[in-house]
Amino acid sequence: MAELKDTLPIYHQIKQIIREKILTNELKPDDRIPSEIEMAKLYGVSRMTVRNALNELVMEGYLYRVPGKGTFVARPRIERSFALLTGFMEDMRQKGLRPSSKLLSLKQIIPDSVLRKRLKLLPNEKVFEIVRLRYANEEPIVIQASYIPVFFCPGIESENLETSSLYDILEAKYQLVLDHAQQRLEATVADEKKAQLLGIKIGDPLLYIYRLSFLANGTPVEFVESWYRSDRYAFEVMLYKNLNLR
Amino acid sequence: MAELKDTLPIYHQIKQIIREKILTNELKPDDRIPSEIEMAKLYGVSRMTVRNALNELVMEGYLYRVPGKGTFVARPRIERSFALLTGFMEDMRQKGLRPSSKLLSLKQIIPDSVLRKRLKLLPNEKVFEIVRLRYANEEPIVIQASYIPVFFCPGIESENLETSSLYDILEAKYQLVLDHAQQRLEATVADEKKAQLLGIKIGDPLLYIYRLSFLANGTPVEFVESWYRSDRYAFEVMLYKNLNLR
DNA sequence: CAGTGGTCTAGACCACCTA
DNA sequence: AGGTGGTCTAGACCACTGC
Repeated sequence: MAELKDTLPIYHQIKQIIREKILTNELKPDDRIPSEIEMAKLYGVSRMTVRNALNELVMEGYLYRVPGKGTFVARPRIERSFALLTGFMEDMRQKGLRPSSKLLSLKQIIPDSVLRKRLKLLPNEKVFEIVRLRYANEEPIVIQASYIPVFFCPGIESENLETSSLYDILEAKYQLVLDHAQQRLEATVADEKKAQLLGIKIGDPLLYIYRLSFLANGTPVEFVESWYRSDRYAFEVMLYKNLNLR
Repeated sequence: MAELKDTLPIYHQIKQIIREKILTNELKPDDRIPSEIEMAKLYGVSRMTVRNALNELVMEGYLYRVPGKGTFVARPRIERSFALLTGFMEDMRQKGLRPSSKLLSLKQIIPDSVLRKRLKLLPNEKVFEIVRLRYANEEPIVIQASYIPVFFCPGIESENLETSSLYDILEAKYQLVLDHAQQRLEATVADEKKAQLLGIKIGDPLLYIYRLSFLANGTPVEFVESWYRSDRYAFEVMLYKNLNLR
């Protein structure tokens, strides 16, 4: 029977002992740990106390149980892939495609009340509207309309928005580093104009995605709407039941 | 003493009862629920059984405890910063809607090669096909087709898939706790059958979402396809440039 | 068959809170 | 002082696993 200090709850000490062995790799993924009854004897406690410790370790993603077999060390989940905040250029490169763009329009506009509210603008502040048709391997994939307050990026008209990533320009020229974004995905169908631009038929499905992007301090910087050809693009995301990152 | 059916574990039934009261707003945020001893008497079970139920509800964010005072209903999460792995029932609850379901079909089928590969099945293994029409506040929202290998959940035909969450059944009856899932989102349009079921017009846009869900050890358990009315549902996700959490 | 985790009992003592 | 949740005991029966 091992010795336990009496300062902390027993189940907590048992938790620590097991976690320590996992973190130091003394216990490796898919190793079976001693049964609950064995551990109860080992530490001189009741089985429920051991179970209490194991319950929490299972909850925290260190262990998993298989009824009738035993309790095992879970595989570390370092490779958690969340959807990351990237622009179209980076997005396509990661998929191994060649991105390119055609600038359809770039002008200053007076935002409507919805956009003004989203970007937290004063009544007289203008925004740039940047509309681009974007290609992957020379095939049109998405129509994108970006809206950025003029005071964030004065003179952006002189940048080449067909060859450069907008996010690269914001970062390099204006020191605006986007940190996070809230994004929504809906389905819609192509009208005549969008169908023509994307080379599809009217009524074909489009994945309509819009996002509001923020700086690290929570300042909204960019609102962007995208209409993706659904036959050439799908949005992928990993979902997790808990966010117990190890 | 209230009556409890003997099909599911007692603690799980208690869980459901309390959760139901929270869902229907019979119990409101910061309401105190009866003490553990009171509930043990009420249901004629031991205090540890009640505690087991409460533990899980605390873990799932429905309740919080204050030592010396009692157990209280938690406030709904203000904002889920990530998209979490949840079923339809939980998803709707978080949006403050009343979920319900209609079972359209439940049968064993021989999976095609694509599905067999996704679920890592042997050539002769069968899967359950569960097709449901699901409602929020009595309005049809989504058609869902779930595929689960038969050996994971034998006898699931006898479960009530209209009132119970599939994920709850997998967890309570089969000890299958889904841990993560890979999900894809596309846009499509409604055909005649889907339009009729969802009460929309042929050609209306649908958000087509499919996911493969895994246990913590990486075993694929469920493949599910969903066709959401795009006028009633949008998928939201937070994107981060880096994953420097904390 | 013995061993495992899943569930459950009927108690117990403690620290803490409220009155 | 009486009630609450936090911890713990020493048993029990079950379904399932592997041999």
